[in-house]
Amino acid sequence: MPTVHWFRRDLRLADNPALVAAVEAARRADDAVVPLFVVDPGLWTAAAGPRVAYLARSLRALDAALDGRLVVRHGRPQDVVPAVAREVEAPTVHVTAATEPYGRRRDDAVAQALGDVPLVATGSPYAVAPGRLRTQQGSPYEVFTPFRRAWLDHGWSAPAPRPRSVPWADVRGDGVPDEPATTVDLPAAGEAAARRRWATFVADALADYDEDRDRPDLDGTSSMSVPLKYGELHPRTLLADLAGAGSSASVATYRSELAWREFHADVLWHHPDAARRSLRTVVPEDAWATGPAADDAFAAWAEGRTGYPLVDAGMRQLRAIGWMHNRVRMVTASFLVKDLHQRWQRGAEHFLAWLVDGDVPQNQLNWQWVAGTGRDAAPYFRVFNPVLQGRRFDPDGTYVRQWVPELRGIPGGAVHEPWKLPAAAAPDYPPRIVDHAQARAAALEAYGRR
DNA sequence: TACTTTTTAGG
DNA sequence: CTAAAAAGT
Repeated sequence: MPTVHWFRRDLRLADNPALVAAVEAARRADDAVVPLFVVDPGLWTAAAGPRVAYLARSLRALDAALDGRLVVRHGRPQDVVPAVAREVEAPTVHVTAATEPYGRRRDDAVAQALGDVPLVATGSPYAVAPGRLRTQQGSPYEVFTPFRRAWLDHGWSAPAPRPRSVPWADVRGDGVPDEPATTVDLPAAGEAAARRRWATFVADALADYDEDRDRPDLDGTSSMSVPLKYGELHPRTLLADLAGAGSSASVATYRSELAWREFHADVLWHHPDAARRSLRTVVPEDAWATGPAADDAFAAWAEGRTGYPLVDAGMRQLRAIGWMHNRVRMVTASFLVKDLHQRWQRGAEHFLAWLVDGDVPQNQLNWQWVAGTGRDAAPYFRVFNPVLQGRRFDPDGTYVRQWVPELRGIPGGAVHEPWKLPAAAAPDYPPRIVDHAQARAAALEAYGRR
């Protein structure tokens, strides 16, 4: 009687406690493990975006690591998981615990449909499970810094060993679905590729992370958002490697970035509606721009033709490779909310549609942070100046020229203010759609009468 | 994880 | 007068 391991947000074999539990149960029963992946209906549609294309690639890599035995079935989990369990007469089904509230409800439905077969949820996609940490008063953490302190004090378990010589069951599936067409140039997918990228980062860039992570013109970040989103790597693995990398400022900063990720998961766990609604109202509803002019401005932002080089470079990088440097995500998001006066939800939706690492907790709560609507957010009056940010973090203009071909003829940091140059310098680059100083003043005025 | 304006220190 | 620090948005 083989046990079932249901892969969900854990497309990996290493450091996977739920898989370890499934393998142990199978060994006790002297039987095999069924590696199951459920394709939700509606995921592979005509509108499938770069995330689904990447998921298909990652599934293909997982299938290869399993010698072609990955069992992919289409349908709702509450239908598919019990069907497979009945088919192979599994005594238990193992899965990594859900984190989002909607995930927990789905698990309830699966557990109920399984009847007598237990659904064993082991571990979490996070180093510390969302909802675990509480203040001394027993309330959820609302502020990052005390959360991080508690998170560091709490600690986490060591990486789980990768199961060796697993007897994978030979069960027929529907096969890994075809990769939907996408214009996005996707990164290499799969657990092995993620491990290689991480090892390269630790060896080459971690020492300078504190200094270089805000520089979109350098390869100073780890690009782990994608593997973390799909569970190709577990944050515990990264934390264990960081512990072995000393105690420099760079290591502490990287660990702190992981803490932000866990904080956002924790906040969403406690406030499920934060995925859609502002946690705080900072400006009156009637202050947001709406109508055809706002729609035009949004399109200019989304397509990277605002006339602000750093904003346009970021938005074009997003469309080209499904990823944007974090510093530029903050600048472009600030521009939509505080220069174009549009609700963060609209921008978050666009990011989710294009980002390969698009993750509801991270995307929505980082947008709330920029918009100033989060619990522990940047104050609304903290407005990013796209020119100053460009001069500071892309001093030679390399990043802008990489993504905005119309500006390639302008050398150095002057590329951040093309309007100060003769019109012939960049004839094809669009003029500014708003004046930043005026737009900023208008945003602060709206904030003042909230 | 901003930026601008005002105030103050220092030569 | 300049630059740094502080205050305010």
